[in-house]
Amino acid sequence: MVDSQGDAARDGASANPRVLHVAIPTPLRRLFDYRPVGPAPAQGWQPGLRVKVPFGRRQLVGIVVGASDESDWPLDQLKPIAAHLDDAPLPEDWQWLCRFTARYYQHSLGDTLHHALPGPLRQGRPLEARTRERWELATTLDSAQSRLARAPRQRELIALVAQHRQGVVTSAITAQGFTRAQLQALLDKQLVTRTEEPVTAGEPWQAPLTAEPSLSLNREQSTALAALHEGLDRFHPCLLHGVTGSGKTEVYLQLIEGVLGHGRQALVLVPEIGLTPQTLARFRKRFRVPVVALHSGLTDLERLDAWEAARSGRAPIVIGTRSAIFTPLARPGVIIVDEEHDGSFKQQDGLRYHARDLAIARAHHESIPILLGSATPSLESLAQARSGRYRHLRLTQRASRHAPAKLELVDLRGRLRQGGLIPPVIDAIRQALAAEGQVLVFINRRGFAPTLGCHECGWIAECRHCDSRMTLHRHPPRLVCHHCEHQAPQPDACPACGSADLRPLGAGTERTEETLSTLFPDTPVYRIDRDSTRRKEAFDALLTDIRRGTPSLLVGTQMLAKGHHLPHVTLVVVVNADAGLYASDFRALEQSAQLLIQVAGRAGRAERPGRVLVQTLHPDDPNLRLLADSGYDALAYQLLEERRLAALPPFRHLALARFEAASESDANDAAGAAGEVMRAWLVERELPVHCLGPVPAPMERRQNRYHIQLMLSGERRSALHEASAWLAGWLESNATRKVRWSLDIDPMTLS
DNA sequence: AGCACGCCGACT
DNA sequence: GTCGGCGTGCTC
Repeated sequence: MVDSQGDAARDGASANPRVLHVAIPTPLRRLFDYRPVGPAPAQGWQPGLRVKVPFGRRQLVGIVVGASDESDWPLDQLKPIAAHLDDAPLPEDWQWLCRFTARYYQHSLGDTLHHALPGPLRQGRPLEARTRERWELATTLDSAQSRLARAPRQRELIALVAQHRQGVVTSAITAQGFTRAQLQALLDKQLVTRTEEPVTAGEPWQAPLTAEPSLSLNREQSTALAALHEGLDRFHPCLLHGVTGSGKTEVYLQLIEGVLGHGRQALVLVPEIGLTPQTLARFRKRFRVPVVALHSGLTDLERLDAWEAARSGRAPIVIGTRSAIFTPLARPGVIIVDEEHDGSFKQQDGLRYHARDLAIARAHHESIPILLGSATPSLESLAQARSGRYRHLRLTQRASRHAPAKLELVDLRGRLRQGGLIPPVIDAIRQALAAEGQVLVFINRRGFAPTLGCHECGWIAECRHCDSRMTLHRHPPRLVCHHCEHQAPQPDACPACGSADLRPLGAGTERTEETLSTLFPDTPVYRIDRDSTRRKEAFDALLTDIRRGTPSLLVGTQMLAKGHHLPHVTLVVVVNADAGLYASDFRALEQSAQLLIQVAGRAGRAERPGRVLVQTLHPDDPNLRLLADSGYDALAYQLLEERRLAALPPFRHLALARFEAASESDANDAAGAAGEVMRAWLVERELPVHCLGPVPAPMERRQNRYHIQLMLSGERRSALHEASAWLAGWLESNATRKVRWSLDIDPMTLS
C-alpha cells in the first residue's frame, strides 16, 4: 500500500506494546517503527506522544501515531527510542487535523505534525510543568494612580489589574496590548505584587463577557445572527456574503459573544495582511476576556503561550493567520474565516494547504458552525452556497447612507499618460483634493516602471535567470527581477545597439508617486508598498499620518487596498485594470475582480460619497463592463458558468504535479515519464481522472531552473485523491535526485 | 530533507 | 599529495 502512514493510528494504545509506530519530521511519506524502552509514560503508549528517537545519525523529535506488537521490519532490528517527552498525548483534535491534512494534501505525516507544532514543542521542550505569573494590586487604586500622573499607559494598566480582585495573569495583560516592561515598572514602584503558580487547565470564563455594548444590528444582520445562533451545536457552514461596509465584523463579534456565553471558544482566521492592530483592537475593546493573536511577529515562546492558552481553554478567542488553523482548542465553539476568498489562506510551498478548506473539514469533524465572510466570495464558496450546502447569508445594506461607489471605466486608448494617469483623471484628483478629500491611487506594481526599453532597437531589460523582465527602481536606481531578486545596475546605453535612448516603460508606484509630487507639490504623497514599508514602524507611522485626514495622495499596491480603514478617501483611482483580464491563469479574472471591488470599497466610507475611476485599455471588455455595471455577484455567477463549461473548479477538482530541474530536458523527461505511468495506471484502474501534460509552466525558467507540470483533474474528489496518492508514491520511489517535484492539491494558480 | 560515502578536478 | 565538487543511497 502506498499511503500507509495513517494506518497504524488505528492500532491505538496498548498496555505493553513491542512496537511504536512513529511519524518523523522528514519528507518521506511513511512511518518508522521503534522499540519502546525505559519507563512507560504515565498514561501508557498512546498516539500523540512525542518521543526522541535516533534516525540515521541524528536524534529527532517524532510523534507516536500507534503502538502494536507487529512491524514490517524485523523486530530485532528496531532501534529503541531515546526517551519519551510527554506523559499525556498532544490534543486529539489537533492530531486528527494533522492526519487529515497529511492525507488530503499527500504530505508526509511527520512533516505535517512538525509544521503544526509551535517551535519549542518541535524541539522537544516539555509542555507540562510550566508556571505563570499572577499580578495583584498592592495598594489602593487611587493612591497608585496619583503616583502615575505622568505615565498614562501604566495608569491604564493598574486600572486593569485593579479590576481583578484575584489578580490577573501576564498573558491576559499582554493580550490587552500592555508590555512586560510596563508591568515591571509597576512592580519596581511596589504598586503591584507578583506571584508564580503552576499552569492548570483553564476554567470557563465568567460573565460579563463584553467590555463595551454591542452595536445595534440592522434587519439583515439580525437575520444572519439569528440563523447562526440556531446552529451553534452542529456542523453548520455559512457564507456571510456582505458588501463592504455592511457590518460583517459586528456579526462576528455578536456571534462570538453567543459562543462564549455557552462556555466555548472561537477561532478567527484572517488574511496575512488583515491582522492589523486595528482589527485586534476592535476585538479587545469589545471583549473583557483575553484575545490571543497569532501572527508572524511573535517569538517562539509567545507562540507557545498562545498555543497553550488555546489548548487549555484559557483563551476564549484566538485570532490568527493561515497557520492558526492548527491551534488546538479545548472547547471549540465556532470557526470564522474572514475574507475567505483571500489567496493568503493557501500556503504556496512545502505543505500546500488551504486554511479555509481545512477550517471546513475541522468544523465538520468537531460538529461546530463555521462562518466564511467576504464581500467578494470565492467561486468555490459561492457555488456551495448556491447549491444549498452552505447557508447563504447576505448583507446588502451599508451602514453609511451612501450607496457603494460605482466603478467608472476610463478609456486609456490614445491618451497621453503622465505617471500612468491621463488628464481627466488628474483633473478628478485635483477636484477631490480641493474638496478636502484624500485620494487613493492603486497600482499593483512596485518599483518605478515595469521595465526599461530601448527606443531605438526595441531591446528590453530581461532577467538573466528568469523568463521575465526586470523592473526599474529609482531609489536606489537599479534593475530588479521581482521573481528572483536578481539585481543589475541601470545601463546608460542600450546593451544591444548602444543607443542612449533608454526609456522606462509603463508606471509603477515610484513613478506615479514622483509624478503626483510634481503635479501636486503642496499635497503630501504617501507611497505604500513592500519597499516603502519594509520596517513595520514606518508603515504604522504612515498610517497614523494618513488617518489625520488632511488632504493627501496615497499611492500603493494591494497592501493599501486590503484590511486598512481609510475613512477620509473620497476618490479611488485604479491605474490599470487590465492585468487580470486576459491572463492565462483561470483564476486571474476572479482574483482581479475581487481586488478591484476591495480597492473600490476604500472610497467614501465616512459621511461622504466616493468615486472610483478605473483606467483600462479595454473599456468594452464584457467582463469588466459586467463588473462595473452590475457588480461582483453578477460577474461571479457568469464566471461560474464559464468554469462549468470549461470543466474547471469548482466543477472539477485539480491536482498539479510540478517538476523543476536545472536542465530543461531533465525536467521534461521526468514529467513525461510520470505522465506516461500515470495515464497507464488510470486506464488500468478505469478511474475517471484526466492527466494533462507535460506542459511548461507559464514562466518556464525561474532562477535558472526549468518548471514543467502535469495536471490531474477529476469530477470526483475520491478518484482524484486515489490517483494523486498513487502518483506521489510512484514519484517518491522513482524520481531522480536532480529533478525536484511537488504535488499541489487544489492549486490556486497554474504557474 | 539531512547526512554520509565516493569518486574526479585545481590547489597549498 | 589533499580539499572539495555534487551524484547516489539510506534513514525503523
